[in-house]
Amino acid sequence: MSGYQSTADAWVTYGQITDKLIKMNRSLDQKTMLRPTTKDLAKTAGVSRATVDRVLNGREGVRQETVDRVNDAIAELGFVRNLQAANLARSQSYQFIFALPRSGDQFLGQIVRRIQEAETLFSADHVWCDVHHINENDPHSISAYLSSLSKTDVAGVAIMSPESPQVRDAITRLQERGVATLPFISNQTLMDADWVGIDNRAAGATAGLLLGQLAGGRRGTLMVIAESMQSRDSLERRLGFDREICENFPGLRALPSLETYGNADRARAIIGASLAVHPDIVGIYIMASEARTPLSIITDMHVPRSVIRIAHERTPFTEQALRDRTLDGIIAQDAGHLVRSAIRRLKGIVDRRKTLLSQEQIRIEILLRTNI
Amino acid sequence: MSGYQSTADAWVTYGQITDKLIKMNRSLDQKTMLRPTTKDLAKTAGVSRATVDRVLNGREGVRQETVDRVNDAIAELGFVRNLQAANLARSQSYQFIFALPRSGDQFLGQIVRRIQEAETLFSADHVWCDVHHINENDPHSISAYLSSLSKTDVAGVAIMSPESPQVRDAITRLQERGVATLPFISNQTLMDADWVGIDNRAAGATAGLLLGQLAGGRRGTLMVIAESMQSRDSLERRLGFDREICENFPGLRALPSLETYGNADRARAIIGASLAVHPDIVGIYIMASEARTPLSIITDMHVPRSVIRIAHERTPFTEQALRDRTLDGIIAQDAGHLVRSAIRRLKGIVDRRKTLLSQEQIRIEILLRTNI
DNA sequence: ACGGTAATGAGGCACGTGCATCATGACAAG
DNA sequence: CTTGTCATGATGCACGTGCCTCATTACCGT
Repeated sequence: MSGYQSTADAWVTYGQITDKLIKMNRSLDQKTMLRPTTKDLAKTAGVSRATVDRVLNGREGVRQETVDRVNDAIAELGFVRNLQAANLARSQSYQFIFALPRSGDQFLGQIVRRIQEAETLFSADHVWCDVHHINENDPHSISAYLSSLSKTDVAGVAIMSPESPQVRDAITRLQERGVATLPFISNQTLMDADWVGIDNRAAGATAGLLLGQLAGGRRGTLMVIAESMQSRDSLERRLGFDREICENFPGLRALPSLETYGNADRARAIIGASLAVHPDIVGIYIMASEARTPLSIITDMHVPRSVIRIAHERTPFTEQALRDRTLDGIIAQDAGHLVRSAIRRLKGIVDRRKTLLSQEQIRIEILLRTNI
Repeated sequence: MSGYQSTADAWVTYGQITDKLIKMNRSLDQKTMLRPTTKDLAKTAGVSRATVDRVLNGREGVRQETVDRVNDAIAELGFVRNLQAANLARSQSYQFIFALPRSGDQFLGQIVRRIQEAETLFSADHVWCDVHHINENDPHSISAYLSSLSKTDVAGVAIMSPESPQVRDAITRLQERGVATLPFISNQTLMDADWVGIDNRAAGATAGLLLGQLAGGRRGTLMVIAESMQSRDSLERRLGFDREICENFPGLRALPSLETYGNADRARAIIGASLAVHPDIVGIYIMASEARTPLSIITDMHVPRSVIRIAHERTPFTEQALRDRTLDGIIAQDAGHLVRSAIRRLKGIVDRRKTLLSQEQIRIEILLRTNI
C-alpha cells in the first residue's frame, strides 16, 4: 500500500518538475535531441532497469528510499517516459465510448458526426470511439449500462446525461474499476472540476448581452423558450441571462421560461399564447440546444423581423436561419472541439498525464451572419 | 525516377482508401484490435518485408508490377503504418521554427507564449519549437535567413511575414529542400490553399456587422484606424468592413483609414484631427492587430461612451478594456489554436499525412464582456 | 546457523518499423 | 561463357518501454 502511495507521489513530482528540466536538457544536447531513457535513469539512480520499471509503473516491493533515489534521478535528468514506445510495447489501444441521449435533433447529430471525424483523426494514436445511445429519462438503464462496462473492453467513457444520483454513483463505481470517465456537455453536479463543456451561466449572460445590445435601447419584453427547466444547463443559462438583463438593460423585462418538453404542438400553443398576451415583445431567446422546432414556429407565425432572436448551437438549420435573417445571433460551443477535447482528456487520464487546460477550455462562440 | 513517381502515387491511394478500410478491418477483429503490420503486408503481397519497406518508403529499384502488388495488399488489408513505431525506429523528432516579426506588442507576445505552451503539450510527440524573430521590413534578411535553414536542423517553418516576392521565392526553395513551410497569420499571395489564419475579409465584415448592429440605427460616421494599409491583411479587413457597412447600414459612412505606422505621436495627431473634423462619429474600428496605442489614445481623449469601439485580437489590454467598457467588442482569432494548428499542419506535412481541415479552420471569434 | 522473505539485479523477449548488409536468381550484353 | 546489373529475399540490429523469469543479496526471527 505505502509502496503504491509513494509511487503516486512520484508521478506528481515527475509532472511538475518536467517542464523546466526538459528545457535544460534540451540545451545540453541540442544537436542530438536525445532524451534520457530508463537506462540513463537506472545508471543515475544507481539501480537496475528492473527497479526503475517497478517505480515508474507503481509496482510494489520497492523500499521508500529506493523510490526516492529514482525520483531524484527523474528530476535530475528531466526524464519523460516515451509514450510511443510504451504503447508499442504494450500494443495498447484506447477504446472510448460516448454515451449520448437517444433523442435530440440536429445538435446531437453534429456531435455524432464529429465523433466519427475525430476517430479518423486519432486513429494514428490508436484511439477508437463508439457512440452508445442511452435513454436520458431512465437513470436506471443508464446506470445499468455503465455498470456493464469493464476496463478490459473500454478505456474511457464520455457521458452526456442529466444529473441523477444513480448515474453519479455508477460513474463513481466505473472510476473505481479503472475506467476513465468524463461528464460531457451536460454536467453532473459536484463533479465540476473535470468536465467538457461551456460555462452555461456565462453562455446565458452572453445571450442576454447580445440580445440587449441588439435591441439598441428599445423597451419591452423578452420571451425565453426552453425545452425543460429541469435540467441544470437550462437553469444556469437562465440565471446568467436574467442577471445580465437586470443589471444592464433596465428597459427590458424577461418573461418566465416557456417549456416545450420537446413537443411541437405544445410549443406552438404556448408560444402563440404568449405572443398574443405580450404585444411588446422585442426579443426572443431560445435556450434549448435544439432550436429548430421553436424557431420554425416563430418564423411561421410571422413575428416581425424587428424582434431580435437569439438561439443556441450551430446546426445546419440555425446556420441557414442566420443567413435568412430569421435569426440574429447564435451562442455556440464548437462540436468538433468538444469531441476532440473529450478524447484528449480521456486519453490524458489513461496515460496519467496532465492536460493543457487552456487548450481544453471550450469557448462560448458568438455567431453572426458574417462569421459562420 | 519512375520508381519514385509510382511510390508517390502509392501514398495517395493509401491515404484515400485507408478511411473506409480501417473500419472494415476493425469490425473483423474487433476484440483484438490488431492492425495489420508490414509483415502481414509482405505475406499478402507475396513479397518480402524488405520489398514492402522499399515500396512504403519510396526507395528505388522495385518493378512497377511489384509496387502494384504491394499497393493492392495495402488496400486489401487497410494497412496503416504505425507512426509511433516508425518514429521510434528512426528516433525522429520534429524541430519547428516560428519566424515572427521582431516588432509587435501584446498580440505577438501572446503568440510567443502560446508557442512555449504548445511545446510542452507536444513534447510527448517529440515536437520542439523555436521562435526566430525576423525584421518584417527587410525581405532580404528574411530570405537570407530562410535560405540558411536545412532539412537536417529543422523539419518545418511557420512564417509570419508581409508578402514579398523575395520571401515567396525563399519559401519555395525551402520547400524544394524538403523543409515543410506554412504561412502563419499573414498570408503570402497565391499560396492561399495552405496557411493558418482567419479569412480577413470575413473578419472585417464581422467587425462591420457588429459595429452596425451595436450602433442600433443611429446615423453618422465611422472612424477606421490601421497601422498601415500596405499589408494584405489590412486591405482585406477594410474590404470586408466596407462592403458590410455599405450593404446593410446605409445610415453609416466609413472614413478613409487612418494609418498610425505604429507611431504613438502620429496616431495621437491624426486621431485628434479626425475627431475634431467629424463631430458625428458614432463608431470606431481599430483594425490593427495591436490595439493598445490607438485605444489608449481614444480613452485619453474622453471620446463619449456612446461611440461604439471595436478592435481586433484578445490581449490582456483589450480584455481589460472590454471589462472597463472602454471597448464594446473584440474580433479575435485564438492564439493558442493558431499555434497548435500550425504545429499539427507542419507535422502532417512531414509525416505525409492528410490533416483534418475542419479542425484546422480558425474561427473568427466575437468577444463581448460576458464571454472573454 | 537455519530457513524464510523482502528488495533488487540481470537478462531477455516483444511490440512495428527503419535501415543496412549480404545472398540469390534472372537476364542481357559482351 | 562470363560478367555485370537489376529485382528481390533473408536476416539482423536498433529504437524505448513493458513485462516476465530467475538469480542474488540482506536481513529477519527462531
